[in-house]
Amino acid sequence: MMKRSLDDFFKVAEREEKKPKESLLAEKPPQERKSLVFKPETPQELPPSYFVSATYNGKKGCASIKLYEPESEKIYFWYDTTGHKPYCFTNLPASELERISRLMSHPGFDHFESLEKYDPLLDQQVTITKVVAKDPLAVGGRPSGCIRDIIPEEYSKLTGLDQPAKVWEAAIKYYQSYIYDNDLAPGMIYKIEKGKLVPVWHEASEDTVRKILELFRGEPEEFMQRVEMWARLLEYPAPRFRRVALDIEVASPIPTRVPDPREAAYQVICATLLGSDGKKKILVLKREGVKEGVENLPSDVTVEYCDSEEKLILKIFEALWDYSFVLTFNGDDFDLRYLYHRALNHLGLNRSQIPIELGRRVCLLKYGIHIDLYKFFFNRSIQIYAFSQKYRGITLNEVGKALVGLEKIELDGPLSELTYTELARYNFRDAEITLALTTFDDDLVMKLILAITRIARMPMEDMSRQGVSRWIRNFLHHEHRRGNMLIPNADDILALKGLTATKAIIKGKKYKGAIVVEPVPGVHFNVAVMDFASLYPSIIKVYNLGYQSILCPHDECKENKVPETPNWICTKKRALESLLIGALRDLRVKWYKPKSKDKTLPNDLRSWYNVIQSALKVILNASYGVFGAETFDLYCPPVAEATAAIGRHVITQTINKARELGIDVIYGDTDSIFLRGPSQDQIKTLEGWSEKELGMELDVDKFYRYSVFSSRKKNYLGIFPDGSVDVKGMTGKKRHIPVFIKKAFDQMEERLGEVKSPAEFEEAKKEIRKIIRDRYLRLKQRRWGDRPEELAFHVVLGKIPEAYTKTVPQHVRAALVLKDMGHDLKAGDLISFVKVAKEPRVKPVQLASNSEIDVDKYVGYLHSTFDQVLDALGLDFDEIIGLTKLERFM
DNA sequence: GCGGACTGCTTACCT
DNA sequence: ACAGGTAAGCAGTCCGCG
Repeated sequence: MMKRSLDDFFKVAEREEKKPKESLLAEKPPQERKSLVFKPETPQELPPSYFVSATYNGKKGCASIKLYEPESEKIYFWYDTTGHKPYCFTNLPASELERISRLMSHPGFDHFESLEKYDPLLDQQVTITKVVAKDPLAVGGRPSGCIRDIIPEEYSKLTGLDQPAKVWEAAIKYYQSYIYDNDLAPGMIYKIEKGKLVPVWHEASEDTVRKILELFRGEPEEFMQRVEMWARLLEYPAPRFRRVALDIEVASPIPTRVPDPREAAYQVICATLLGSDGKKKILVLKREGVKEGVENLPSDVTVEYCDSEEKLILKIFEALWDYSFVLTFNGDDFDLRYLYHRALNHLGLNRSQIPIELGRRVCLLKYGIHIDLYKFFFNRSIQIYAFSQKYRGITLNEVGKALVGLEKIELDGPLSELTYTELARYNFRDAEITLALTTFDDDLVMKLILAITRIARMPMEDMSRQGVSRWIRNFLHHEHRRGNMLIPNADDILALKGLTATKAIIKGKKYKGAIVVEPVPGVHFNVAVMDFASLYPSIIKVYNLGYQSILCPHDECKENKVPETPNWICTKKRALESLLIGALRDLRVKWYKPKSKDKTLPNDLRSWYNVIQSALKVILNASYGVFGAETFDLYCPPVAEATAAIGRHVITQTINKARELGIDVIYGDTDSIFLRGPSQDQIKTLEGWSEKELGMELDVDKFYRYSVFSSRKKNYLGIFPDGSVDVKGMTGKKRHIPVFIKKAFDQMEERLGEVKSPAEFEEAKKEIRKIIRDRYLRLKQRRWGDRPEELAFHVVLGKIPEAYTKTVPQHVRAALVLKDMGHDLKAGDLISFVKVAKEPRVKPVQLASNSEIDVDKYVGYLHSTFDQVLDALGLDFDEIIGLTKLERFM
């Protein structure tokens, strides 16, 4: 279990006192030392405040909650007053459990309670025993001797039975259990009244919630309840977040290597604190031989020289004790970790003076909330669905460039040799980008974190660091507890529901996925693209999919088969996932998506609705995939398989229906169909049919003036009525392709955008020939610039170079050359290389010269890149460049 | 010893 | 630590070839 917050802090502080080693402070009188210990403010009364985080406090032995009060913009603490305790469940009755002496004598054991719960796998009430403990680590989390291990181990010894005792819900983090049991909603508003935590009612959002419920009239009661719950969570507005961005620089003797934060062997020489409140401070360590004076900084920036590193670090710590939210880019693994070890091991600071809570993989704060933006932007779902792949590599430079248009400052030499001006500017820019990443688009990122925090029922720190499967798991866990349902163990689900029945097309995959329709090659005018709004979530809703309902225990459901599989779906009881994912889907489609585009709404409300709809999009897009992911706690492959199978069924029927209506279907992929020149009538008929026969919303998503298809799947151009071009899957648009080739492709794209009718094609074709011929000639005549930069391929290293054991691809060969030169290469690094004539045929671009370039390789690439389009236009690459050859002779 | 057919690995992309 | 399907290029292997 993750080490967290105040709990550890106090334990550590106590240990510290017994150990006289820490020189500076150990000599001070005890009361003075005591005053250094952080005292959280725990008021008896607190105005409405945002619940931002929860943890277990070991010293007090209870849950502890951080509340952000938006007026003072400060964090306050609240400790549980309800006496809630950690626990797990077992199928053994108390009378049997009492026979287990190791359990009864366990220092963390408290007591038993017998109770009834609904077992969703058996679809019946069961009587189980709640084993209550004194602290969470007694239940589980230690390597040995936990209650959750003792019960099955000792019971089999006792009885000699093969069938061991069962234990449930023993791996849920205590503070999550606390949140679920008390129906708390992180990210929402609470106040403290006479020492009690009380949720705050918000009239304005209640009005809206009523309005939303109107939209769903006719849905079953249990569905309405979920809609109401989500709507209430999502309507509540966000506060301003008082925050500071922190970035530090360390004097490392080896410029290509990042210093080890655990050793923290070198001085911290610079730090920037950039606050949302206008604080702009650069702390610079005075060093011998560096000339003082900082120029060319904005006038509102304060530069403070520190004559010792300790003073500099204490200045940083002051801010960390002060700000409610602290932003870093990779602070978990570098900035905060480095500061912690540096302060402790090299500057002799006491742990109680350090505002950082060190975990194995994270660094949290004793006072505020640390958000590591590296972790947040690294999240694949966030990257793809919230920011539509605008950034590629997860570096501050790339994310900053893509989202806020700010780049890192390029350095001429090693950090330690810079002037104060250069160092300060460099460091300041990093902090600027970090802060800007949370302020752009009206605080979009902070609001997105808040919205997902609410849906996922987890602390902001956890939400921003963990993947979408954890978010989904947590809201499902919350629902189980609310409904007095036993949360099943992953192996029980798997044992009961089994693996999959279909065969995947791709080797190594678990089951068959979606259908891709063979495209009709050529140029097609007037193409309507229709798709199902959130196909998979709709299927999960409409077909009642979930681990409970697939292969349910009732005989009478066995006829309700999933197409192409032997599996059936329950007809008697609604699965939780179906309700929850269904409600989220409907809320997005029927309320948040339209509202996010509603120009009659005030800007701030519309922008909030836009945040909500993208938060929902991120979660919905993953909601089917998690069932097929082994790491998901409710992993249930037949559910994923059924979703895909029904998806194939739905799209196939729709295509059949379209053809029946006399519409040409020229392409389709998973949830979309491309229709050539359909009439309004035909579209309306198809939409109506889908609604009535499939219970699914099929809409026109986009319309192309014309589209260009080769025979390749997932590969086409669509020209919109305004002349802009949708390019899908084309090599000419892929990130790794040389700019030199991309430019020709862009020219062609632009020319195609000007074509309005079939008649205009001939002229365009002529010019496209010219574009290609031109590029070809420039290659052959070696005219591409002073340096081969534009010819570079850019390929990401999937793992460290040494890990390529099966084959050594070209980018890895190039990477190995760089490594020999002392470059530090990691997974995720982008390798830029060109193709050269001599073995090993590739060279890092920075080492290559024009004369070595293998021109014919590039002609080959030009060829294959354009073939994807030329096929459809009835053009031929060889003929295009062949003509040129003749012309050169004439 | 060499070239072509083949498989498998890898990356980038689509839904 | 969401899924499967597709395109493309290349590495490595096998096989035939007097």
